[in-house]
Amino acid sequence: MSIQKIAQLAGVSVATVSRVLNNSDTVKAKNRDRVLQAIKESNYQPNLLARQLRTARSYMILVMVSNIANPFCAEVVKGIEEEAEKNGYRILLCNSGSDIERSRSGLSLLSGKIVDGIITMDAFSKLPELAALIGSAPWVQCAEYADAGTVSCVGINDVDASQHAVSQLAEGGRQRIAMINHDLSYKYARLRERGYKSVIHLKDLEYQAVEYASELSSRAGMAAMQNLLKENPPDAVFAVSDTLAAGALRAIQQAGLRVPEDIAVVGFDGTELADMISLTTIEQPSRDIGRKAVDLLMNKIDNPDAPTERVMLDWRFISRASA
Amino acid sequence: MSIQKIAQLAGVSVATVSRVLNNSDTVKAKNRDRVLQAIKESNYQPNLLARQLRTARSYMILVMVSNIANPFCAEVVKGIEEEAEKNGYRILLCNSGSDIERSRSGLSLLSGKIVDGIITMDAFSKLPELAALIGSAPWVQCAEYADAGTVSCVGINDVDASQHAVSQLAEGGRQRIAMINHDLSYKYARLRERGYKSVIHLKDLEYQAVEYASELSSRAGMAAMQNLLKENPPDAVFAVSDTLAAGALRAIQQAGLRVPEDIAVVGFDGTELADMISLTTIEQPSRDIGRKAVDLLMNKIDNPDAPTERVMLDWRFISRASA
DNA sequence: CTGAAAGCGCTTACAG
DNA sequence: CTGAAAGCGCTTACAG
Repeated sequence: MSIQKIAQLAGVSVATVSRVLNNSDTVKAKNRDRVLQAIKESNYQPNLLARQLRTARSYMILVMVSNIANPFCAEVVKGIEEEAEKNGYRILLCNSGSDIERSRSGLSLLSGKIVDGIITMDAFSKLPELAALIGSAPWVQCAEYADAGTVSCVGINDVDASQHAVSQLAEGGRQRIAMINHDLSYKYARLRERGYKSVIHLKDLEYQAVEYASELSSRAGMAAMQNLLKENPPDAVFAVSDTLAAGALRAIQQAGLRVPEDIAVVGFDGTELADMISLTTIEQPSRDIGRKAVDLLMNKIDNPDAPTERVMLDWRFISRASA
Repeated sequence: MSIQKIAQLAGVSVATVSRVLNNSDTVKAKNRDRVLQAIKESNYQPNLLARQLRTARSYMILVMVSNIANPFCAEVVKGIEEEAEKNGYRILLCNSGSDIERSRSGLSLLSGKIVDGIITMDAFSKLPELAALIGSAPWVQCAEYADAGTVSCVGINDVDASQHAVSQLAEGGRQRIAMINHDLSYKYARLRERGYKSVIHLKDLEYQAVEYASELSSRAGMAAMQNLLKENPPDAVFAVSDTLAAGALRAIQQAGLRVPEDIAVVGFDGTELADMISLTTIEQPSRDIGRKAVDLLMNKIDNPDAPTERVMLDWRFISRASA
């Protein structure tokens, strides 16, 4: 079923059908009605491929995340959806799983002109080849930073936030503070580790331990905590995500230790999960991060040589029972 | 940058470039090399819109979910991704949020020929207009059922599973068993409620209470539990999702009651979350559900008039500290 | 207000 | 083994 058939059915030219489809107001009421009638009768649906090929515009944006199962990520995505919708865009989600092949495949939607722009929550800094794939297409990094100066990004001040979290633990009398971090290919992971270490040095603490989780799941957090408990266990743990912290909590409990008496735990993100398990955490303005990312992207789409922006939003320390 | 430019650069016809792009083996090595060279030099990326328009094939499938933040959902999606990849397909995720407008917008990717087929985890049964949008395009319902006989689906036997869960509570001596259910527009919600009620009748219990959560979040589960606690509180709760159960747990704890002594709690799905919070639950074979859904869809894509299938997979009761 | 025609960037018989 | 040409289904100046 194509525009041609409709034109035939309605007894007009394809141009007229197209005009009706695009709400052009130059179509006579009579013709418009006949076209509308034909469309309804034949249950016609426009071919988006053809339209987008012709107009070079899709009003779709791609959102690449490494793990949709992460609640922080899901929250950011909600912010992105809201704002995108407000601007007449729809979003396509691509779950990369940090897999390079899958990322490449996702990016082809961009280079293949299926979407108008991309928002990434992935660590692309370590992957120049992927960044090259994006080329000069509209791109915004979200809750993660680009090393190169050409891509806009939005997030929080990770060094400050992690310094604050770790300071709170130290000031609460904790002497042996460990960190559960994510893969260092993420810039935010490097920044938060920097914040952690700076406090360890500042407070002149002797103990220092960083365990790396392979992914932001509770299971990975549990495994990391179990490693920390093996010998010379800490009396406090700072995890870079609430999901990791949830796993740590579980491991501590399984080891027969108490939270916060034996080990205090602080998470990161401020997700609903943290609330459910009474976890002290750093709250990120997730929705706002998503919304702002869309704003920056819209700007870039409408004005390709808009200057690169780096937006830092506010975070908040939330004290609960775990620390 | 188009195939034309490449042809020009390489000194061949566009047909030859296209052949190289599609790995046709009828191209002379010399020409192939020149084309490859030109592609590399100009950083050419094929326009997918044009290709898909021409071939009427995208090797992409759309996955519509109502809420990616639900961990069960995320797990099913992982299964879908795995299996799709194995078949040379990539997946596009669309988070409908159960919003009809957004669902419609997502479905236009199908009717607009951008994807070859669709897997839905949404409740479309109540929305014949959306089903109409899909028309006869390849479609599989996942972890949810279609009333109409024309669409394939894969899931578990929800009546059996919920009967089992509620029976366990009753046989453990619970007399006042409540249910926290999801929106009844979901068929699975209706089936699980049927299972719950059948046990209440079978065991001749007098108490019966069903609270409906607006969405599958912990927050909604908390609110539902708070309602149940207001007057005449239950001594056990069966929730149709682990996330809802997590919220119920939290509400019970905040009310100063103990789990399972005062109130036993059983969830549904068997997610990592349930493990983290020691929740008794019904485990669904999430990954397998996703994988099977893809298999059915592939079948439908390759063979449009393949018969409709309804696949039921096994579930498992997992006993933990909450009941 | 409307239609004929060009063109978006590909692929694929067809002819050589 | 290769190229010229048709065509996928749209939109949009252009002419009337």
